[in-house]
Amino acid sequence: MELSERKLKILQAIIGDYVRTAEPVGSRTLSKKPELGYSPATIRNEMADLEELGYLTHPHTSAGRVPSDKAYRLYVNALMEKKELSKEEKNIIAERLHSTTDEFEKTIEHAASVLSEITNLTSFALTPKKNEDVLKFINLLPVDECTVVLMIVSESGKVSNKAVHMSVPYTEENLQLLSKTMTYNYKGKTISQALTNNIIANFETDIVAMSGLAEDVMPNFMRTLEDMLNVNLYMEGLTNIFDIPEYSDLSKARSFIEMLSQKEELTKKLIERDDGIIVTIGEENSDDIMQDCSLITASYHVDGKLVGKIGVIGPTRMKYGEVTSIIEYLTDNLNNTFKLESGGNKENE
Amino acid sequence: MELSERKLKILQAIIGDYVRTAEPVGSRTLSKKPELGYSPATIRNEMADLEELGYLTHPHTSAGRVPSDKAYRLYVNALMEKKELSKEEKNIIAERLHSTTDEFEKTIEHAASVLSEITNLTSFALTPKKNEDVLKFINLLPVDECTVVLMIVSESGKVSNKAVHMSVPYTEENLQLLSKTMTYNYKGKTISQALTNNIIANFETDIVAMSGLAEDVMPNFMRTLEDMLNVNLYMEGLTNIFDIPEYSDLSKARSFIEMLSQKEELTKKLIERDDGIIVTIGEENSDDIMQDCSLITASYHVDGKLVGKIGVIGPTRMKYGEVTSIIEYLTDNLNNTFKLESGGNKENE
DNA sequence: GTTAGCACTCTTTACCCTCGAGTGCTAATC
DNA sequence: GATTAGCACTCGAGGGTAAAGAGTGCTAAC
Repeated sequence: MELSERKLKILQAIIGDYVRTAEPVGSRTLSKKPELGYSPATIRNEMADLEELGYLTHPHTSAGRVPSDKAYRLYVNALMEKKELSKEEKNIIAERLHSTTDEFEKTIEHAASVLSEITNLTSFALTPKKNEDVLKFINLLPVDECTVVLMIVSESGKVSNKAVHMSVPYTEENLQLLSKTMTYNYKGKTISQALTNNIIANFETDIVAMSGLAEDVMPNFMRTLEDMLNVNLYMEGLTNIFDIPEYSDLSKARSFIEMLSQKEELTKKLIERDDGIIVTIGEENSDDIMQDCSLITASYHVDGKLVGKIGVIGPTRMKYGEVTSIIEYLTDNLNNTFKLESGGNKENE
Repeated sequence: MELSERKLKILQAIIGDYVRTAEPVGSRTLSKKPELGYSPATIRNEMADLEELGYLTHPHTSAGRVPSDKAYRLYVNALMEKKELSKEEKNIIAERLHSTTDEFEKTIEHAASVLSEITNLTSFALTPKKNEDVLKFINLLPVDECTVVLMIVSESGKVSNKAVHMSVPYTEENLQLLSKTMTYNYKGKTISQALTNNIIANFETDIVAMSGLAEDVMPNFMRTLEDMLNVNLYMEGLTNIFDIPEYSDLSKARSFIEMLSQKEELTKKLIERDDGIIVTIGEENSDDIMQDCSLITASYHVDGKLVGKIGVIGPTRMKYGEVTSIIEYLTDNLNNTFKLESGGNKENE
């Protein structure tokens, strides 16, 4: 069912109010708004419809309405207005990004920090692998009865080794077969491509026959890739969460912080996200503990090549329009910075 | 005034009880203990004395007594009994440290994580600079009217540059003088030595004459040293704080986490601490926001040379005996690990 | 189709009361 | 003289009740 013009207007007003106040919004409050010249009763009727359609919920009988994830999704897709940043905001961003010396990592760190300050949310940034290295071949070498060495070689000549303890016996034949299959599947892929789940899925169907072997090897393979990728995760404004009424409950704040403390998992989740500005709202997030968070990420580029990620995480009740505008401006700015600065001297080991 | 045997016994009992329960402990509770065969009234008299002497406090009139920082200090110095670790605990530690591949950084990370798990506190670990590099000379080169380049050269041949914007005009003469003074002061010092405050203090008195210059240069110098030092700070069990009754107050938990989020400052604080097992209790911590935390740190060694730090932070009400024993065992274990493993293959860029 | 009116629901807040734990002091006891 | 029993007093935690306030849903009127 298409929503009528009036329903959309009411929904938009509810979202706007709720995002601002964090209080369920009632019919009386809405009818007072000049752009909504209806009586509370009319609005109540519409709200009841919207609730039936799944756009609103009701904390309890005598409370106002609260937008659902579905409502936020509609809002982000269609209703939301992007906010033009004020001159001061633009200045703050530009200044903070360029005040720094020309160290790449520091610039990213500052970007995350300015992002969290302006949005009052928790921000993070993922630095890119400096050169997106491509896998060349994968080898498994027998060491003793229950140990093999996993060797990964990249086009750029980087070699990584890892000893793997096998829980099942193996034959050299099997080992070679697995090496070949892995090489066949991963050769030519970049490390970050190899790290995204979908490739693994395809791959695992290929080698059902020797899955016992693969189960020992694959986790180690993935971990070694992570080490090779060597991205850094910066996080800023972690304690902003305490200013958000939804998290005034200790146990909620706790699980939020607990989630963000798991850096490896978070990193993987961020790497897997598509490029461009991506908004995932509440239950759209695959992760259980993110069910009442929204995540907005964007990718930024260095030398035109695609790579790093930056974004914020906060309650589903967030200023989507404002935050996406800020992130857009910020990533544009980052992209320009890393384009002009032709060969910035990064510190080297 | 020396405390009588009996006062010490009572104080010890109060600390023991309070550490366990987090509740102010009253005279009746104490008199029930078999080792304290006195009536509540007697104990009350002793407690009043101990309060007058500053070892106990009183949340309110009708509450039991709570040990003060001074009491904890006495306890740590004299009363506390080190706890022999159980076999299981030893096993857990050993297993977790050695289960890992032989990557150095991972081992440290695991050490921090096992420490936080066993103590139920927040733990951290500082990895050492791989080789303790010694400063060779410092140079300041004029670039334009308001910019100079700071150059730091170490014995091992590492060179770091940093552009510094000057807020006051300078002459080449002054610049050379400053370079020489800095070189004179820092030559032969290790980077971590140079980073400790006391050296800076000495130094700044030397060059009062051109302090305008130094004020621009020094912060950049310190920051560059930090980059050169390149230690990593690992932190684990941040959310353990939520299990501690003292921090069931949101604003307290917040400031605790806020403090630990400032990684640079924390790192500097840890570097500055003396070696060996160091306990600082509550107000003994210089930092305002640490006034009701205790910090226990220990240093561990690689190849016999001194270097990294590991420790825990928690409320002043902590099991000092147990925690110090655990940290002691853990660092012993680390020291042995890094001694035996003659030339462990660390991942190289 | 819209609105006014009204009964009803539910949460929040304040307030009061009681209970229990613990103290400090004084007087009696060992 | 040190120790203990007794007692009045204080303070906080917990529970229950009542009133206030916000908002709904439904019905009937416009």
